Amino acid sequence: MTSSVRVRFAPSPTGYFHIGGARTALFNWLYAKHTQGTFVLRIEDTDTERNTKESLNSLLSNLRWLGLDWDEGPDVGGPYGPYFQSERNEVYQRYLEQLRQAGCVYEKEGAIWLKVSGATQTLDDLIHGPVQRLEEKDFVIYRSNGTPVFHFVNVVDDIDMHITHVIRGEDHLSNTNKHLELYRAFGVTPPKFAHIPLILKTSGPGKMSKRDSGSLVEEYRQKYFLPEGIINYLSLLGWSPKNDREIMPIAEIIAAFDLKDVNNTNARFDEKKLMFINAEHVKNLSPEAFYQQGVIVLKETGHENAIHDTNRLKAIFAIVQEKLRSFEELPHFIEYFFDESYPFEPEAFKKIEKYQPKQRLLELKEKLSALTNFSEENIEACIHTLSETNQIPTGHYIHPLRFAVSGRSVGPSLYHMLPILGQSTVLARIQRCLDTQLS
RNA sequence: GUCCUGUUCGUCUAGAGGUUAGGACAUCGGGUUUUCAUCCCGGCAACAGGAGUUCGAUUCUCCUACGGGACGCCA
Repeated sequence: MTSSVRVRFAPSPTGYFHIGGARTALFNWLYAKHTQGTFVLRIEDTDTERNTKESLNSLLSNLRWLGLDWDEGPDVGGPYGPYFQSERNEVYQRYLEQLRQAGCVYEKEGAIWLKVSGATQTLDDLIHGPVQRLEEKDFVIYRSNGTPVFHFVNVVDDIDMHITHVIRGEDHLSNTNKHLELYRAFGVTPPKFAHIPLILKTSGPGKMSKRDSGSLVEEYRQKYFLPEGIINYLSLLGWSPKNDREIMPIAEIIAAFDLKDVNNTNARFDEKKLMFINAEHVKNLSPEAFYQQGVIVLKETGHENAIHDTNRLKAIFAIVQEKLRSFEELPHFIEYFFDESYPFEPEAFKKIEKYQPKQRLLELKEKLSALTNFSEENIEACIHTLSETNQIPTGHYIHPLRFAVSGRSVGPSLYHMLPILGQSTVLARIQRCLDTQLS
């Protein structure tokens, strides 16, 4: 760490990790990386009724999956731990005692209340500018059951952990006055605040919530989205590098990110754009990275039979990468390379009927079987010759042939996929098509 | 209801006191004499409304409308 910036992400593990939380974590992480500061993860688990172990595991796991690693927090420790609020009671008692000594609190109906100043507080928000508001009523900081409430622990921990910048959702903007009252009571200069705009539902009113479809990080992980794609999309919700750049590697985002460029308007979540950005990242993957991920996806989706021949698989990936939008599509997209009993799709058949497919395939079968070197160039030359000799467009050969060898109307470049399948397989597939579809 | 906050194409955004208001997604159309979910080209599409300041405002100020948030012994 070469700067004194200390930021924190302070989630409450009460459900699955959602996009809004991921975006808040991301902005904190980006700012820490950009300033070479420290990113602290603090778990706000004081609500024993709603916190669950599963939620915590999901949170940590998905944060790591996204690559949002923390410098201090659960599992990694740090100088200001513990990082679970449920384990910090002594700290809170100590700070409460301080307020007692200062005469800032009183007890009423078993709970402990903070006396507010009665003065208008001005918050100099890094994103919204000066915000003035009066906190007029005293509020509870310790419940009658002896446990501290959010506002209190949040401020105490930020003080105790030396947080310099509080980057959180705009839904906390109104809470900040309570926090400012607490800082005043403690006699501590507040950190800088940056309230980032909220993410709204794709359609309809209100902010995005865990209940909305597409709102859980877990969903994208299960669909094999690339973490860097999600990070890239999320970074563009409320922030912009202001140079028309959109598809960026994470290093570029870190270098460009700054709180002063975060805007103050809520953004609507757009899954289509997320898809697009993910697809761009899939295309930009190195062959090695694509292979690694491809193998994982094939294994997890029950296609172990596809991964045995590494060289063949790499050849298939090479002609398929540019066509894929997400790894979720991979297994289905390449299935027929590994299965001689692939189905012939009726919709695909409809598209080739007009080309007199039986005749075309018989011609192709004869010419292709005569090739001594089943190369992409020779296949292409062969089809062109056929086309010229019979005065028939090449498409009339290509479409039925693709249908015959894959059962589909779409797929990777035909000239490139045939050599991978191999001459005998291609001829056998043409024959099967002739026998079962065109007899 | 009270308080806070915001308002550029359908969506994410750039922008400047005087611009043909730019880019991207989506969408529509065309092309790549091989499909397309790739690639290329093109079209459609925005400064919420009203006052004020100003030679001039979409850009600054105010009001209205609309949006979002907060008002718990939840976080």
